[in-house]
Formats: sequence, C-alpha cells, structure tokens
Amino acid sequence: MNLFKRFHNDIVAVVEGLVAEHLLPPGLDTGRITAEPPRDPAHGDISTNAALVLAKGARMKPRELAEMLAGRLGKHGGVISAEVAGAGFINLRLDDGFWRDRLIDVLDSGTAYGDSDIGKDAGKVNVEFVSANPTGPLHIGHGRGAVFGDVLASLLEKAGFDVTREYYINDAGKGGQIEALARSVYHRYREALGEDPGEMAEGLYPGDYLIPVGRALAETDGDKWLSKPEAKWTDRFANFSVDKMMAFVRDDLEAVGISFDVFTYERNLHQKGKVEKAVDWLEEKDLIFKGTLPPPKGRIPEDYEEGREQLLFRATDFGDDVDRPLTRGADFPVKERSKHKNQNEMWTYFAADIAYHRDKFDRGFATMIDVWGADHGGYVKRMKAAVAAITEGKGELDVKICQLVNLSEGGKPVRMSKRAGDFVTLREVVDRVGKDVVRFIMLTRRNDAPLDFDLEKVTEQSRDNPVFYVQYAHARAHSIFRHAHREFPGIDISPHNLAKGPLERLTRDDEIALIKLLTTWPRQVESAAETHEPHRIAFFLLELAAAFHGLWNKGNDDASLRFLVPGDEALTAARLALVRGVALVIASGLGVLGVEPVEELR
RNA sequence: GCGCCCGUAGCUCAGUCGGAUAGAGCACAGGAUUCCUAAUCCUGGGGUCGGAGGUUCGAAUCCUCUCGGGCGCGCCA
Repeated sequence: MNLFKRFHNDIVAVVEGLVAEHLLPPGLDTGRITAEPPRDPAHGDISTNAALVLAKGARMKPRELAEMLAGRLGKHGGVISAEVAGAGFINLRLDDGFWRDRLIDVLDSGTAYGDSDIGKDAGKVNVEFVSANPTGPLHIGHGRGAVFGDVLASLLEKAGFDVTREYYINDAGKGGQIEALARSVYHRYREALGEDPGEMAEGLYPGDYLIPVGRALAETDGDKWLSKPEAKWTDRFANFSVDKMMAFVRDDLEAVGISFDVFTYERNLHQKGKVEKAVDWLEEKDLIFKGTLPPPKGRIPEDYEEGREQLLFRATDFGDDVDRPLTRGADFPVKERSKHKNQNEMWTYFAADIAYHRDKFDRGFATMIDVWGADHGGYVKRMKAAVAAITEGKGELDVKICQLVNLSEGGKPVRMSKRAGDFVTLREVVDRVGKDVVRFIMLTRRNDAPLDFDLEKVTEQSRDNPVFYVQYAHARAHSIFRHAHREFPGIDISPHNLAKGPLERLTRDDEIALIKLLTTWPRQVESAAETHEPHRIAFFLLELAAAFHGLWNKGNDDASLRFLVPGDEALTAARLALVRGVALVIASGLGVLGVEPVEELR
C-alpha cells in the first residue's frame, strides 16, 4: 500500500475514534478526505484536508476541528509535528528515521517497488490497441497507439489488474478495403508471373510492400488464377494477403517489443453469427428500429438526399447525438442470411463493432479500453452508447484517443504521402533510432496532445533528450557502483546488504528529499493506472532523474558531498543505498515503459 | 452549422479524480567551473491559467456562455 493511503487510513481511523468517543457527531462523510504530499515542501510531508471537508457535518469551524485532529495525529509514529495551516489544513511532518525506513522498503522490494493491488478485485481488463487495417505496414502514428496501449497495459498489470492485450482486425470489408487489397495483390501476382498489368487502378494499394506478397502467391499457387474471373480468386487472395499483412504487422510490433494475447478477426464475428445475435439482442430490448436518418445537424450539404430507410440503433437513448445505422446498401448481392436485412444490404462496421464489444464483455471483460487514432474521435460517443446498451450498464468503455505524431528530422518536417505509398513506417523509425527511444518518446506527451518526434534530437546525448536523460541517470548510478568497487574493494553493494547499512548517516536535507521522491512512486503508479495515463510514468522518471543528477552535481562543487567518500566506508555505504534506491525505482519505471535500464552508455 | 479534443511563462509542455504563494525544460539575464564518478552547475526575471459568469470555505481543475486552434461530421471505410 502506498504511504499516502496508509496515512489516509490513519486519519479516517482518528476521525472514527473521535466519533466513538462522542467528540464528533456520527455519520460524517469521510470519503472526501485526502492525504497528499503538499505542493510546497515547506508545508510538511503529508497534508490533509480532513478538517475542511468534515467541518460542516461536524458543525465546527474548520480550524477548531483541525486542532482537534492534529492533536491526535501528532502522536502517531514517525510524526514529529502536526500543524494547522491555512483555512484548516493539517500538515504532518515525519522524522528522518521514518524516511530512512522507507528507503529500506525500496531496497527490499527492488524493481517490484511500486507494485500495487488496487486492481486485484477489479475484474479482467481488456486493452484493445493498434487494430490497424491489414492493408499496409504500420506507420509512426500507429506506433504511438501501439506504445501507448502496451505501456498502459503494463501499467495496469503493475497496479494489480488482470490485463489482456488485444488486436482487432477489420478483414470483412466486402466491397471495401479487403477487396482492394486482394486486387492489389492480384496485380502484383500477375507481375510476378511476367505479365504486364499496366498501371495499378485507382483506389488500390500501390506500395512496394505488396510485391513480395504477389510473388509468394505465384510461388505457392502457380499461374492457376491467371485465367480465372475475380469471383474465383478473390477469397484466396484476400485471405492470403490478410495473413501476410498481419505477419508483417506482428513482426513490426515485435521490433518495438509489443506482442498481443488475442487477435480478433471481424470475419469470424460474422461467420459465427455474432453480429446477427447482437442485433437480435438489441431487438429484444427494443433498441433498434427501421427508420431514416435525420439530415445532419446544422448546415445541410448541397448534395444532400433524403435517406433511405435502414436499420438504426437507438444511440440517442444512451447519450449519442443521433441514432446510428447498422445496415447499409450493398451494390452486390449479399449471401449472408439475416432477418434484419435483405440481400441488398450489408452490416455497417458499427454493427460489427457492437458485436465485437459484446463479445469482449461476454468473455469477462467488464472494463474495456480502446486506443484509437485521432481521426476516430467522432466515433467515441456511439461506441460508448453501444457498450452501455449491450452490457446494460455493467460494462465500462474508456476510449483513449492518440493525436498525430509530427515526424521531423533536424527540425525539418518529414512529409508523408500515403497515396503514393511512400510514408515513413514504424519499422524504419525503430531500425533507425531503436525501440527504447521510440517507446519513451511516445510517452513524453499526453495522448490527446500532438507529439513532435525529431529523428535527430531523440538520439542526442544532452539534457534536451528525455530518453538519454533518464537512461543516463540509471547508467550513472551503476557507474558509481563500479567506482565503489575500485575505491572500496570488497564492498557489498547488493540492495539487501545496503539496506542493513548505517542509513542514519543520511542526514542531509537533499538526501532525505530524494528518498521522499522515491516514496511517491507507488502513488504515481496507482494514479496513472486509475486515470489510464501512462505518460505520467515518463514524467515521473524525468523528475527523478533530474533530482538525482542534481545531487550528483553537488559533488562537483563540494567533494565531501560525493556519493563515494574516501576513508569513510560507512557514509559511502549509506549514500550508495540511496543511489541504489534511485536506480531501482528508475528500473522499475523503465520496466513499465518497456525500456531497457542500461548500466552503461556508449 | 453540429459534435469531440485542446487553449497554462517568449517557446514546448506538466499540473496528483477541487486545495495553500500555479511548476519544469528550453530561451533570456547574471554568476561559477576545466574540477571530477560520465555528457556542466547555481541564481534571477518572466503568468488576467483564452475571456465572462456560476457552484464552493477554496476553481487551471466542475457547470453555463463566449472567443481562438485541431479533428470529425447521413447511408464512408
């Protein structure tokens, strides 16, 4: 349990004790009481608003109540003072010995420090991310969603949640992208067999990455499809291509250190009748109807035509702005049987998405997190409405939108033209700057803010480069360990041994302050996990690295402040314990980010 | 025109599910440093938190309105 939660519980216990003694009236709402580190360290170590929050219910003035609570809290172990300040805050100050004991906690826990159990009873969590269409390689924008989702999943795991990483594949688009993919590959297939199919048609995928796919098909199947009509080969080409593309995608993700537990294919949902069943269920609950969509809100487009009648989901019952179509017209006969639609209609993607989220819920995921690209922002409301409907309010969907990545090189923007098939792939970036850099940089901004990614800057060894700065802190700690062995041959710098050392030699304010910073780590993990905001981990690491570098630099001005103190092995051991604590917490944080905590920089 | 996201120092951004005098880096100004364990360090100026109301003991944070930017916008994928 994190430190602040422990004090929170103590404070609540004090309040309850006072109630039991009839010094406070019963029925007070303790739910809003907080125990947090104050922003200003001059205000002590732990600050609580208890008196402010309870004053009204207790019919007391906040400061009077605060005095009463402070009297009790001041007697707690480790507390050296409990002062009333401001409107009625209570500031607790803890003695140095208390903090040194917390350093022992860090050393004993190792990189497991920060692990939490807040997710233990929360049920299974599904994090669905990337889910890029299997029609081309992943680009840098996918990379952001990929890293975000993967780190969010790791973060939730560290906080004790049972997490599944899932990828959804839209492979069912008859008359859509999958057909275009099959045709594109057929084009490459003909080329591979020596034919000249000419220019690739409009709307197909001209990228070079399909050339090996066409060639592979030529090798395995020979020329047997050359003379056949499209209806004969389209399924074969679609399936083969999707499999190949997904193999590429998995490979690229592997290069960034990401793997998935589950891949769900849209086509399977259709084939197993799950879309039909989900719509059946909605019908039973009277949540669908045949109707025409109203014209779009606001200005009506010039080419607006009165809508056809189609099957609609009552999304407006669940907070959406408009009811959403489940079927759309098809310009080819649809073979699939359904009582909800005729042969001129097919399911919309939304209908499949409803079935998909229903499927996740049925698999035991009450908490679902979807990580989407910025261009899907307009889809959030309807999906949340659908989840509310289909889980009858028992499931929860959080959609995290990742904004664009602005790729640049030496300050000059790298332009990407998707149409020509020439865009910077995730793989190219990873091969160039390394997976650790990609992973860290992706989390140096909130997910909902655009991210600048400069291929040159991110590999610089300077203060400006956050990846370097954090990794350097860890490497620097280990450099100190190496020098320690030289200075004090035979010194045992294992965490276990350092924890038993003379920590009372840590007396300086800046040393104690660094320990305090370490103790906020478990709280950072919990709040980042609860808010689904993995970027907080990266920011915490930067703060910790800065504090550590700062302490190191003091040794420049004053040699007695260095971690290694010649002639004083006891003081050195105590300071090494602190250095070890920092290294462990950084390693713990980098572990969540999936970044290697290197011990040496080249 | 409608919806979503964003608006915080000159720039890029944090801001702990409402807390005290709003922070960091860069840039700028001044100073220290060639020492060492490994890639400098310290100090300082700089803000109507886009604006206006409201809720509250207390608002960058919540609500309403408004201005500005990005994204999306019927049967598309």
